[in-house]
Amino acid sequence: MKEKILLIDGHSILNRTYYGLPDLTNSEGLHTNAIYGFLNILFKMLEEEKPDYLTVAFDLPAPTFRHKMYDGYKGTRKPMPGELREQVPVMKDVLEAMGVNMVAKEGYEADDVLGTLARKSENQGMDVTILSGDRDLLQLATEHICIRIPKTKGGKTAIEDYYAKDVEETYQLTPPQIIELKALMGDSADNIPGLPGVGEKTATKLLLEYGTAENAYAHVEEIRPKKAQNAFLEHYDLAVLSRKLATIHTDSPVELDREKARVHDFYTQEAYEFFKELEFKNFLSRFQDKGEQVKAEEQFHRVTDLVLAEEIFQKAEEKDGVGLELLEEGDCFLGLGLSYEEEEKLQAYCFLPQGFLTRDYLMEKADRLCAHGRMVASLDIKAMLRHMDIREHTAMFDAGIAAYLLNPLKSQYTYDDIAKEYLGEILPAKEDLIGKLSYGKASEEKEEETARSICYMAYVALKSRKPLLEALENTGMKALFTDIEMPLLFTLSDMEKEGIRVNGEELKEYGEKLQIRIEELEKTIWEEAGEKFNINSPKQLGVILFEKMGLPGGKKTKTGYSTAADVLEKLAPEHQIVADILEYRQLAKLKSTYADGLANYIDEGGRIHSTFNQTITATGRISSTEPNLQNIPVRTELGRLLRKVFIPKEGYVFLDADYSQIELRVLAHMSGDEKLIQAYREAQDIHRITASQVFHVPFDQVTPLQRRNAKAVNFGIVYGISSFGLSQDLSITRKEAAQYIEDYFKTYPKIKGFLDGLVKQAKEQGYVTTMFGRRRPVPELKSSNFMQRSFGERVAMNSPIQGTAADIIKIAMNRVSKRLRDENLKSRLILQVHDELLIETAREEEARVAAILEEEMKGAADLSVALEVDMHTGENWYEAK
DNA sequence: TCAATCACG
DNA sequence: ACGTACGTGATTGAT
Repeated sequence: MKEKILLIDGHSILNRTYYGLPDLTNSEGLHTNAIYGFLNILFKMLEEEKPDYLTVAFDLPAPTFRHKMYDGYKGTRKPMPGELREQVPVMKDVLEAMGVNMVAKEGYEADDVLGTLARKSENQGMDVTILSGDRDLLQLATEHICIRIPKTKGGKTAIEDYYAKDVEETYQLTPPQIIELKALMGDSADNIPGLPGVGEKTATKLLLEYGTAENAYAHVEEIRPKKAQNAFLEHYDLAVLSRKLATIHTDSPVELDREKARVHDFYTQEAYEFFKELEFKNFLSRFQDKGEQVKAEEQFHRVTDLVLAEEIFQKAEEKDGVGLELLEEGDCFLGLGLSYEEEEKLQAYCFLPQGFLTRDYLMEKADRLCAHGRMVASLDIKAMLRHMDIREHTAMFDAGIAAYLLNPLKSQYTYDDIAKEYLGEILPAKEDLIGKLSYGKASEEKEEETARSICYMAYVALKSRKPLLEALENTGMKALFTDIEMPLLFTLSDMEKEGIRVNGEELKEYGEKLQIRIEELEKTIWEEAGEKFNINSPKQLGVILFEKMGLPGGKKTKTGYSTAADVLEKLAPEHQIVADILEYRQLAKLKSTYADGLANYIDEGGRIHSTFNQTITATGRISSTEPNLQNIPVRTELGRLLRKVFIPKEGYVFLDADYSQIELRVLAHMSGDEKLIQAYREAQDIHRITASQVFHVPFDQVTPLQRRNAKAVNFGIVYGISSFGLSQDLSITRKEAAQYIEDYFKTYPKIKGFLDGLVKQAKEQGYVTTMFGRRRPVPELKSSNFMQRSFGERVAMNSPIQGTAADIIKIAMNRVSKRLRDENLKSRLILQVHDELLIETAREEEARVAAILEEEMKGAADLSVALEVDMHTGENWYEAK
């Protein structure tokens, strides 16, 4: 059996994978996509080729003989983007840790090293495979030397193989003639000149005729086309030079160290540590007995037997604490994960409904486990509550919420993320186990992997509890977690389950009315434009408005013209079409997102159940999805009419209460500015009193414009003021805006100090906090980018204000919800819109609920400025607002 | 899957 | 000099 060697062109493969793969970074911000791709190909090649020897060749930064030969030579000195450059030394360290043989020779390129090792190995009777992204290496191909070139197409890597015969088939040239080809046509990447005006086509034609560049020159008189002949006559020296530069040296001073190059077990402990560091999770499964995931999985059990299940649940009920996960999709219950400590080890069990283990059986067991104040840890209790009804929640622990509080900037709080962050364990993620399948599909097609995934969830939920609680304690967020967020989860769950009643027929009629007008407008717009086009396409619209119709407007977005409302509004006087488009847009939005969109969510009971997300926003607000009920139109009358379709059930009315300028009041309190606090004590209309004080006019002589300006400044302050932003909003100059801000700060002297203090604090400790201890990290402040840093400053100013307001209304929600239940009232909290609560109120309870609502909202926080609440009742949401 | 747009606080 | 207001989610067209 012939021995086989695999030779890899290190830099070339890194280059390929860097440009071929999407950006990838680990938590420390180190770019890893090239390394990841390299290893992927390496592992694939090792499996495919099963070589006896392996060596990776790298270039060195030092100049090579080619540089000495020709000043302009680029070769190894091609500029490399920083994100790739930083990966090179790490790549070498990883290979070192794996025990992979690496070779580099000063004065030579990796190509020369590869060429030399390839020839020598071939002479010793080996089969040789060279892996490179560089076609120059094709000159080395023989019967025993195969050049393999990976090509990335749409995320998939196909590999092209070239033995000598394949080179001839593809290029009509022998491998040695590849050198001649380069001598004639040159190589712009390496800055090898070649012959001017001679490209691949001409060069190939000449080589087919004359064999070599030298022979062609010998017959220079016959050469056609004329252009090529002249190139030969005038620049043959360039071809000679290029030939030298293009020739890979196969006699460089390098030797193959067979012992070092011999293929062995590359999955070393050191490599494991590296992979963990780089967060290459799906490579970790290649390591046997070297990592936590193997350790963890030893205690994973898939349970299919009823007797065994009984035993396990029995044991679980004897425990003080368990981890519990329900796997669900939509309204369908798919499985149950359970974990608890047994014999000093964390055991995890997975139950999928089958045979005697019915859905009902498993759900009943889950219910029992959640009773009697047993500590139950889960990654997402609210999701679990969709299938259960639990009231005694004092002992429950939601790992997802804990992780969110500790870092609200993450996009997800999956078990593998939490394990990495708080347990220091790298575990295979859901995607690593079941790919892109949904759990619903996977529980049928990939039972084994689904079971593992469920076990991991239950395992992490329970095991991470201690470190998460400790972290919450250390960051001063324990009370926020225990007293606000954990109870809120139950409040939100109740709201989701209640839902809100919608008059489907009226909604349909509303949509139909819109449709009529939309079609009218569509016709008019097409007539005005002189052609049919898709008005919903900003791209097409831009072409019509700015090119065909010649309306003034420059480029504003990355992709072309901006057709956003603020741009069009300025253009409206130019042409009727602009106003029509604006109206069309408004109606189209109402139709698609609201009329049609909401109709899809009405259930059999005539109600819509939104999901309130507790772990999404950076500031502590909640968000609403599927559908979003926090952005139902209100600012325009036509949109506002939509609120008439939101109605209370029979015998009930809506009671709607919203905080009056809660963020400004929070600002007044947190800053401690006496003048602003005093202003709130004196007057109802804060924008008016601001105008009066800032512009030095008597309160009752404030003009509407002055009030409007003051209002904008108030908003600006809350958003993290900048003169530019304010000037945009008010359509005034930056200078004027800056003057307003200066006047404002002069009027309320402590505000500036407070805001500056927030930025300072954020810079020093990396985060800002709300009144209730909620944190928001502000990593942008460390950026070297001015824009990013400015953003960080605004965030540092805004988050404590927005976040504190969010804390306050959360407290109010919990209290209102609790009192409605405790006092055996039928009325229920059904919506929250950041500073507004909507209660579906039994008619006979109206006065009582109004009193509760007012009391709990006003009393949610003790500020130096009273919290004011505006309250309305109505037969629908339109009326109650 | 992303960018643009627009609905809300 | 840089080029912006803070926080969200859904729909659409284009890639």
